Amino acid sequence: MMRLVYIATGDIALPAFRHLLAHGPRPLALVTQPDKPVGRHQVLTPPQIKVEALAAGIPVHQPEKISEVATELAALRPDVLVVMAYGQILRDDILTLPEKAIINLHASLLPKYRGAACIQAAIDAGDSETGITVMHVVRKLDAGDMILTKAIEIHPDDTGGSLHDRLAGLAPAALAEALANLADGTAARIPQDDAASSYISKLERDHGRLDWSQDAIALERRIRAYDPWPGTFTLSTEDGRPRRLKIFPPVSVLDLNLSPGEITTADGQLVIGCGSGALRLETVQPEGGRRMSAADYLRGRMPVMFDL
RNA sequence: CGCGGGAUGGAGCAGCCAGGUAGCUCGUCAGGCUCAUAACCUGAAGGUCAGAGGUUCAAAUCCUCUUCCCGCAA
Repeated sequence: MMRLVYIATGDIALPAFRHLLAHGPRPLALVTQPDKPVGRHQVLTPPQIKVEALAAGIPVHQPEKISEVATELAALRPDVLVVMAYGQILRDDILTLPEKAIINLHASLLPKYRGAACIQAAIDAGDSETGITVMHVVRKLDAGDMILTKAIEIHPDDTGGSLHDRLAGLAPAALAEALANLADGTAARIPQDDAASSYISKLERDHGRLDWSQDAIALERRIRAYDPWPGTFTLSTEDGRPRRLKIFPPVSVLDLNLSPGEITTADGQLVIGCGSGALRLETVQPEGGRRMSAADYLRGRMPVMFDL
């Protein structure tokens, strides 16, 4: 049986991890990020994968820097390191550690969308498909030779969240196949075309601010792509100070001519003009308030314009 | 004690700063108009103004405390 160590933090890595627990090879250890304070009350919260590993009796390491546990990992004499949504750059001391290979499951069809926000990027770009790539880990981020890819269709109503879950569900099969290929020596080694590559940097909350001078079609995609993280919002001025208004999918693209940021509320609908076309919003959340329907939002308010 | 917004009939809000009759847009119910309607007209029900204490002749409104919701930040 292959000796394997799993290195992961994000929930996208859960299905593949559970698959290993159920069907093997059983991970010798899990390396994951330290518990982080989460939410308004800063409650120290462990990654879900840590919880499940402990429940299954798998040893868990949570170093600030993974190099701190390089020696302990080496002592396990792993054949393979499997990395997925871990959140730290791996250096040579880790890359050279396994006997056979260190592989990464990445949620895009490489070489497109190397980096962190690859799922959102595929929806945002309007791609019709994305997938999971299993590749070797090298020093350069997400640039190693590919072993295999599994593609899935992106649905017109997919959000970052729904696509995340479907890609997570795709990972167990991709991992199992790659491990089998590595074990019997049939694993492919497909170099990435660096010229066709693109890099997506990490998303911050402020990246979700919508620019109403963009096309309605692009904005609709962004609203889906960024749900639930980092979310999208616009600013409206109330009481002389800017307020956030979060915007949630679904939104509908309309063929209407309005100025960018201009609001029309005919028939109780909330419609915003864009650079080209317009968007009808269904669900919003004003700063300080709960999430509500656009119709509820309009009752008792008279928004005129959203800031560009 | 990180910063800030909020709690007012079923929904969303105004009223608070300069205390004195509970208001708006909807929804609900009843009736009317109409071939008909989610449209229009008339009427009605529905609120201990988050909770507790304080000031006052009088508190949704001013003061103190508590609970809950939310946006940031991390």
